[in-house]
Amino acid sequence: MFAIDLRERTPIYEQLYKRITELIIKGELKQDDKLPSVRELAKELGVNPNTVAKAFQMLERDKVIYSLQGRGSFIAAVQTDSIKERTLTAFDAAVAEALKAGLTADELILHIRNFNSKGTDKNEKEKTDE
Amino acid sequence: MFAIDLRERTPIYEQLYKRITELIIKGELKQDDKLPSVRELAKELGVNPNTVAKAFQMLERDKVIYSLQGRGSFIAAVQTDSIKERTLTAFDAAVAEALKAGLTADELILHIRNFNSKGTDKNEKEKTDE
DNA sequence: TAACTGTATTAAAGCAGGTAGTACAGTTGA
DNA sequence: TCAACTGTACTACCTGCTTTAATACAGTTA
Repeated sequence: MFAIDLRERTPIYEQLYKRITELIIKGELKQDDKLPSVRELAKELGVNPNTVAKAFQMLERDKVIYSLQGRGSFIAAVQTDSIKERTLTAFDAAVAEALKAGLTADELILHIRNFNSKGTDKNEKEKTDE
Repeated sequence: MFAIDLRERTPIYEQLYKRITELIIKGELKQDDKLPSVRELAKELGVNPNTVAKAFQMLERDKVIYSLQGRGSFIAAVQTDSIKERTLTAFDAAVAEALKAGLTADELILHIRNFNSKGTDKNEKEKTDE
């Protein structure tokens, strides 16, 4: 469920951060659901507990989860909008880069439309096999 | 003209790579134009010659420039398409991220349209003051 | 030939990501 | 009460990447 890719160049804690927000958006994690403990999840992923703790602390800073010492970490009041907003900020940067590289807004839009037709199937499948 | 931001978290050689492709796309650098020498540009930017050389070597690897030992580095046959293609690959990743985070293609497209109306003026101004 | 060019090499410093181990404080349930 | 869990904090260390530094070598140019 929380699977990440250790061969990726992006930091593990960032992948975990994104993965958990994804699960919330998809509805697989709901408000007040309990997350695995730092140590348990670290063992499951084969990474260091500190790395998981770092992801959890970032998620708590952004009010995506709340952590209670001695009890565990839980999904906060689901704020889909703020998650989307943060994502959109990252997306903005990518758009800016593309425009500077000479691509037009129309080219980007066309690309998104093509992308969408390819990506939908994969999203559907992902719901079952994890 | 080749200004970069030393406070950025992205590597200097990457910034320089992008900057030069930008200048080509904008038409400010044309085929067979001579680039500043590695040492000269390094002095201008206040960075190490090795860092500039690294950027130049990446640009040569991607056929954006060609370098002649003893002579200098020059803009290659301008292949706007391949530059755009590389940029589009990076853009794809950003789109995939956004879709996974629950944003819809329509939301992204709407965002690009708004973004465009904001960004155009800045692009126009940039041509003169560097 | 002097002064420029790109290129290559080695060494060192700085930083971020990740691991490892330990410790402390709060909670839970037997 | 107490063992076993929880999050949190801290130090130390390793690794890889980025950058700097100092040379050195080979080709070009005036």
